[in-house]
Amino acid sequence: MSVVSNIKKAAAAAIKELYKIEIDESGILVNATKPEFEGDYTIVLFAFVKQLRKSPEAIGQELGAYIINNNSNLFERFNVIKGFLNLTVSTAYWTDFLHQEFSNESFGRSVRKNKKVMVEYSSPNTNKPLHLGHLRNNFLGWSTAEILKAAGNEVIKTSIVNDRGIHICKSMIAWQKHANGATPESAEKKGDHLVGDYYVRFEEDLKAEALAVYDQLEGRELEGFTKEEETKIMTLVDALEHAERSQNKEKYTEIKSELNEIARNNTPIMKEAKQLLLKWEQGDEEVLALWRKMNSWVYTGFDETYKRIGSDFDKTYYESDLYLLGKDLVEEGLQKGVLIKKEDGSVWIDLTADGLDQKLVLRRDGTSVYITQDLGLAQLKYNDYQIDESIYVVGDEQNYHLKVLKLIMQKLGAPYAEGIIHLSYGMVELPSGKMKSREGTVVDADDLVNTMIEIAKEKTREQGKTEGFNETELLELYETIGLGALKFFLLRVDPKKRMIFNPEDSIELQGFTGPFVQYTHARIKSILRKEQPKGIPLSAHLLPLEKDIIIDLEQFSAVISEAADDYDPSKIAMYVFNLAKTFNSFYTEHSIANAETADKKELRLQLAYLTAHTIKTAMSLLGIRVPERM
RNA sequence: GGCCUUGUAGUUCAAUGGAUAGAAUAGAAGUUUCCUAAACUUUAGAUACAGGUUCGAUUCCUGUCAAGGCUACCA
Repeated sequence: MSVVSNIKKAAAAAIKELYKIEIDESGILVNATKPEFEGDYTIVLFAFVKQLRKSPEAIGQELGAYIINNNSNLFERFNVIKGFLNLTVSTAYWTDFLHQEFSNESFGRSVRKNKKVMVEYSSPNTNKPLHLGHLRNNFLGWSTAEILKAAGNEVIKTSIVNDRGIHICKSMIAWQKHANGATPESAEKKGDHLVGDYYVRFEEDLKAEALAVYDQLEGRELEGFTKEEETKIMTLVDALEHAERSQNKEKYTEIKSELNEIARNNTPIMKEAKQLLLKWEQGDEEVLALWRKMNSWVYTGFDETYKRIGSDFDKTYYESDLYLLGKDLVEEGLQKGVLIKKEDGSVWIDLTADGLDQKLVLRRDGTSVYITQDLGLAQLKYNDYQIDESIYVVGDEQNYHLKVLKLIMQKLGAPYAEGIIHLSYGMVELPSGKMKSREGTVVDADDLVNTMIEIAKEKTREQGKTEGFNETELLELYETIGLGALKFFLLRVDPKKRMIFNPEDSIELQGFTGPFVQYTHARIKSILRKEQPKGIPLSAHLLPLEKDIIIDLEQFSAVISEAADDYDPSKIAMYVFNLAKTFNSFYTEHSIANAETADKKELRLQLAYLTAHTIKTAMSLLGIRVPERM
């Protein structure tokens, strides 16, 4: 049990004994003592004042004395300042802890059995390569899964591949028109990039055609439109002209973009793409063959990227297999009266009582929409694995969608509804603004990874500390450092906040970065290569800098639990950075190899040993490797 | 319009309602005959604004301002 929980337990017991009042341990606030006061941990007393009808000072003295007397193995001294009871943990406790744990291979990991959890992440579209946003998603999902494992959960990593839909058809059309049969081999290009090129090509063609159609709309040349569409367009054009005359700029842009959307949807090339999708759904062999071919190119490309960034999955679902799912759930919902069927045959759910709108769950022609599939998929996941929790690592733009999904499931009374959790993360933006694949302002994942590795290489060469490395070892080191910097950068901030990625500043190898932590590890290893701790018991004497490290180390397990409870890898990143910093301060001040006495040397070797191991474990939870030398 | 996020040093990020708001980076000043200076030490610098709740508010509530997202019979 951790020191902090021991303190809470001791305080609760003391209050019960002294005042005959039961206080829940979770209501006791224990903080690290501020450096300007004496002590290791502090109990905040104000919360008890009202209930106990005593001054904070009196409570502190009584509580402190009782706790010390009844836990003499754990605490040495106490003092009370204002409303704060500062406790000093006994040195013997710290040294015993270190001696017991320093060689524990699974230090920090929880042994108890917990829940069965599925983490869904990555979930790419197969019409373009992965970009920076996918990287955040992948790192976050992978790391959260590993953290959950370390906290004692059984975890299934899964990815939903969006391999079907209009976006794929776009790439297919452009490839047919322009590629002259090009393949990844003939073009000497990764398959996902090749397919992505044709997606961009499609958008270019579409843009050009849309311009012409837009002019027609504005000129009210409306051949080929239905009466209904015609009326709508006429109304819009009227409104547009009105907005222009009255110089209502905002309204003008709004209507213009609406008309533009209509224009895009009515271009010949867009109609071709829709036609292709229809053929796909009808099972047209020729279309399916092209679809399979292009998708397989993309998968090969993705696999390469995943392998490089260290992402993996236990189970992959393909949307083409499950886009028809969910209809039976809709039927069930209708029977239960949770869903409503309108006269035109479309099915809706009314969420106005929950502060949301009405939401369509089935089209009037009986076909699925996005949410229908997701209902079906949620059911499928449960059927396949009987999971307690299903975590969706999905961008915050889909907050509404995920909220609706959970609500519908709750209303349907699905046993797994409460376990649906949206791990929502903010978009990654560039200093110039949002990334848009339509406009080609995306940071490509493969490019970025290559750049990071290149920078790591330059920096490492500058440092000139790699004597004796062979070519393979060098390449591995560059990858370890480059990817470490990138992953750490993307994981060190609170997932739910959107972040700005500045290609220049972000690629930093000093300070609060992966390489800083990696460097600390390499330094320790360099010492341990020459000498290992013997494992003999330690005498109870600690310098402040030595104690600081042990205090940090002791918190590792609690930090893992906290990160798991919050689904927040940034907690691990901050922890491991802090640990490295604490160790570095110690390292420059005191010598390990030339310690004052043999006892001191043994203590410091055990300290170094456990620190290195903890750094390695914590970084592995972030998906970051640590080098033996750098 | 409605709903949801987010506003903290020049910049990028911390801080379960608790002591003098922490880091990193950029700035200034230092540390290398001694285990790796990708390090360490010192220094200066911030809670958008206005109210409220209370012993105490960056944190909770209300309003204002600012940034972003969602509000498709697209996925």
